[in-house]
Amino acid sequence: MTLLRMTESPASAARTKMEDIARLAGVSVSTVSRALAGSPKVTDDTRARIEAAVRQTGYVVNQVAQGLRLQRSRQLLVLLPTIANPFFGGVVQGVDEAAQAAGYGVLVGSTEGNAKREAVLARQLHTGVVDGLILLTGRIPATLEGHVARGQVVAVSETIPGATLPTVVIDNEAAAMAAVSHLRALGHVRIAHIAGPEGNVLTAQRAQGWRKAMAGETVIPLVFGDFTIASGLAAMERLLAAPVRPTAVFCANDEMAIGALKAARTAGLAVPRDVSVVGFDDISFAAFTDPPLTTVRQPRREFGHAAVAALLDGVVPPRLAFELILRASTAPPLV
Amino acid sequence: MTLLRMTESPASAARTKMEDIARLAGVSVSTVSRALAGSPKVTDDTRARIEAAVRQTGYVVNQVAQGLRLQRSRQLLVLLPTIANPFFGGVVQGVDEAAQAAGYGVLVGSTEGNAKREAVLARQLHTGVVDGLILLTGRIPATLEGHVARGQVVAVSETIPGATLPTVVIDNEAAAMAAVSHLRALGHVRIAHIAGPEGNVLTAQRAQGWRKAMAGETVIPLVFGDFTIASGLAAMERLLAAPVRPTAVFCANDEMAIGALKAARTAGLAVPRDVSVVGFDDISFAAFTDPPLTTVRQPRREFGHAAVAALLDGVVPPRLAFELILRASTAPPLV
DNA sequence: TGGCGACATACAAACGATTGCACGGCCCCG
DNA sequence: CGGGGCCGTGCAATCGTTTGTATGTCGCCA
Repeated sequence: MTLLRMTESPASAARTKMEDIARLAGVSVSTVSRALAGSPKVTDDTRARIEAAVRQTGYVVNQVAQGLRLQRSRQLLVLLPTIANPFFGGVVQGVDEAAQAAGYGVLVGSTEGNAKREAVLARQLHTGVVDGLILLTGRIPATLEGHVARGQVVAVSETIPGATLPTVVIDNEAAAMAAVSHLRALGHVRIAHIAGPEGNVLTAQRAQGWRKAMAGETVIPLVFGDFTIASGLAAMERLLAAPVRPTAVFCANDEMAIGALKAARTAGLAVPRDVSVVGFDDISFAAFTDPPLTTVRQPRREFGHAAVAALLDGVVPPRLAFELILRASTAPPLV
Repeated sequence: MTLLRMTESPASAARTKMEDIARLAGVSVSTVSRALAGSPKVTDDTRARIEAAVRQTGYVVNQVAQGLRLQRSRQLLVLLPTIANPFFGGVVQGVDEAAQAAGYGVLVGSTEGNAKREAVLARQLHTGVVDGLILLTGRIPATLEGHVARGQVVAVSETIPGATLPTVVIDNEAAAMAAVSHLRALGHVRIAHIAGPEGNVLTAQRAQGWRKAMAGETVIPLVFGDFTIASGLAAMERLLAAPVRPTAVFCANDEMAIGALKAARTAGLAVPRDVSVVGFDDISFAAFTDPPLTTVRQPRREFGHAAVAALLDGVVPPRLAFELILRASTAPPLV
């Protein structure tokens, strides 16, 4: 991948530039620039000639040159652990919508949990390629302080410990409490928790909500997963292998819950008769599992919208509302 | 969203530029540029001083200025119908990997099936923001001819009718035939097909494969979906409402298959006992449905890799291999 | 010792836009 | 009829790089 065919190609067929428009309209480039920018100093007549030339040639301004001059690229970068996850996909969709509306483009970088790749990608901010950074990673590269101060960075879905920057989140602890309280209200007492990876802030917050909601009960030790289906399956197997089984399981995301459903099925247990399962996120697949998954909905589109608003308009993001979605994967325990 | 807070901020804190490095190292900017580019004309001594200055300041080149000068942005744009679909997510992941390796960034544009947005996004090619375009949309904006000729556009997953450009695909017809042949080998005769949206090339190719594999049998009319879970569910309901029911259903993607599973369940049918279901794509969720889904795997990561190779190295993409994944959603029909 | 080549570095133009300032023409008023 | 504004436009500098060409320095050999 060292030699680039595209660069070998015969000096890219000259794109039309402002100069061409100027010549066609019989004016100078400055006038063209002003006309295109909608300056009131341009005569209607002149403007008409310029617009005609633009239409005729299909001219569009060179954003790179414009970016250099204006020190602004009109691009936003979304950094996420992995794009192959419907939850992140939804957030990106929201970002995309809001960005488009504001005339911004969206770059996506998948870090695959690799801090080095994170740093490399974040560097795009330095290099002038992007104006703003949206972090879904729960971490922040060290080199970003200055940009944070300038309001060019916002965290989404996960708060970043130790960093003080605009953050778009729900109250994860409260959401977890709501989920677990629902199980307790159904009569469950032995409620296990399949958590995210250790050391993660989301993991801690949701586990904390679970613990709080379990107040007054002896809690089963939580088991860690890593937000993948496979890890949820493995975690559930461990839980079911214990001498005394939980009657309900609260999972820190839907994919792990889907894994848990599978493990229960494999163990010959019926959900929710033998064990109730609750997820988190309400990804699109959650409504179509067997049984359909009770889960906590995070407003992922709105996450994206709020993130863009924070970056572009400086509105400090309110804490967004979650919603407990009751489906058929939860029921009272067998007596 | 009209006024941008970021632009209001006090003239962005001066980023270090090449000039600063030059001053620190006591040389001219041209020497710095050459040193950074690895030119052999720079003394080891000079190079060392420059590198020290770079390390000291944390300097990184301004890619916008560089892009303007070199007429190359080192960015690729992926255009897809919707990012909230694990299949596309996988392809993007592959693109991302290969692009990163080649020092390229990846932009993602979600068109939501909107041709106008498609055109707007594709315009990024004109504006110099991106060097290449990866189309997952099955369509190509009209304004792109020149770029296609220059090898700056590649289609992935779907061939684009009427356009002659590098295309990364599997043999969809053959893949569909493989899936349906599997069902026939199990003894199925009434095999229905839940297709993609009408007018789509993929839809046509997979439907054609189904028809060919059904040669010699009277075929049940296909029903159209739109690649969403909900549409698969609705389509399956229609199929099950018919006077004579199919014993097997081949779905044009996994999400529709998941919808079909749900519909079967709701109708009180057991899969695969009463009806077999086959999907297409092998998204991660397919292995965890109940029952696990028999499906055709498309190598989505490799799709991404091949697309990047086609753009950057001009390698003409070979037709990639698919694989029939046998799981538990298919079985012989009841006799 | 003088001249030539080789080699390292500096100068300046270019990439395509934006924008402060200068300029020229016109109108209006005294 | 002359001068002062005002208004539309053009000139030229600028954004941060890259790169062809000029320049300077040094060593070497005759």
